[in-house]
Amino acid sequence: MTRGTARDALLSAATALFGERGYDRTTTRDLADRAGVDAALIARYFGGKPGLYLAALQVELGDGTPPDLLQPERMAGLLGRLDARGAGPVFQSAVRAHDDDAVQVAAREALHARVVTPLRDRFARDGRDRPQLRAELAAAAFTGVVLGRGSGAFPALEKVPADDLVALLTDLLGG
Amino acid sequence: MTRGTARDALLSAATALFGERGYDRTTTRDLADRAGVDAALIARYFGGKPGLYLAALQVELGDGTPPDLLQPERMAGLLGRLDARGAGPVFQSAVRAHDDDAVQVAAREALHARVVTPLRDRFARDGRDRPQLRAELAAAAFTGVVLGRGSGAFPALEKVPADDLVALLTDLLGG
DNA sequence: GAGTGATGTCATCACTTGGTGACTCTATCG
DNA sequence: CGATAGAGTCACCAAGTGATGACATCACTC
Repeated sequence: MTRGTARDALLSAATALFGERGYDRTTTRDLADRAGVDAALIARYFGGKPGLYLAALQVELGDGTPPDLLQPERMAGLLGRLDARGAGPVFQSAVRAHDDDAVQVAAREALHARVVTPLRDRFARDGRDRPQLRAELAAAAFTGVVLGRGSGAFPALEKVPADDLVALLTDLLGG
Repeated sequence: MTRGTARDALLSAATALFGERGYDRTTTRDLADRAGVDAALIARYFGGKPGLYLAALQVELGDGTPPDLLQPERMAGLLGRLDARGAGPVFQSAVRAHDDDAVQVAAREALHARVVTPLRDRFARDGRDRPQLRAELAAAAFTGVVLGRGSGAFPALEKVPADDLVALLTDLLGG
């Protein structure tokens, strides 16, 4: 390992592994192995496993508020990333609490900022009733589909191409 | 603890705790404490933690094929039970793999038998295209909503009364 | 080239978890 | 009574996990 890159290697490994397996199922040793680095460096550089996750999340959130899910390009882009890299702690936080509180809170906030709030604003603009509830309902349903697509429990759902799924989901969530 | 009831106590504790926390997050010591029993008895009576889960699942599955989710009474009944007792490994299997393979397989099978297949049959009867895919999509979306309702990530979704939710979901999944 | 601080390595700790085997206790039967 | 089998208790193990602190090594400055 070249000198001084352990920090970056850990951040990359964190993005990849937390995305694939979620937070709880990723161990510090897994992260260190993937990064090609000693596990003790996680504590040194990030204070511990939660700190590493939070730092990796910050890296990923850079851009401002994204468009809402009902815009097909947004949905397609998101589905593509999720299929490629796994859903990760952000979506998993919608469905099950994480071991670490700070991680859980950060993941929830990211989910709201990037999925729920844009949807709520759209529903409100369109004059739908109970826009917050509808946005949360749509986000929860979307989460179920996204996670279900990677869980092995739904063969047909896993086989369907991403663009077919975009059409089905836009229809489902927009109605 | 009265003599000879440890087995039953463990089965009750298993139904309750696996329902509340899911399989992975329930430890054998939790189960034994809840049952008021020594943890070693799990191994003696059920061969181990997976065996206890499978036995508890058998107890719960007794009845035959239930009606499909789009029948409001079925949806209301299911939501009521899930709100009261937690979603449990069956729904969690839709969204994330369990540690134990046998548990994962059994939970998936229960999910298909009790949710996916009835929906698929209904969609097929109604002449919808791709009934299997639509059934899996609806089951995954429903799972997201059910788990999201208990995750703490969706305040509005958690506050909405069950009957309102039945209407919203029937509308969402039936369209 | 000696000192200094950042960087990386290693052995090890404390704790959790599922599991095992030897033991005790009790009830029943001869 | 005394033997036996079933039920329950207890101490312990092995693996895995996150974390820590002592030590080594390198880059850079004076």
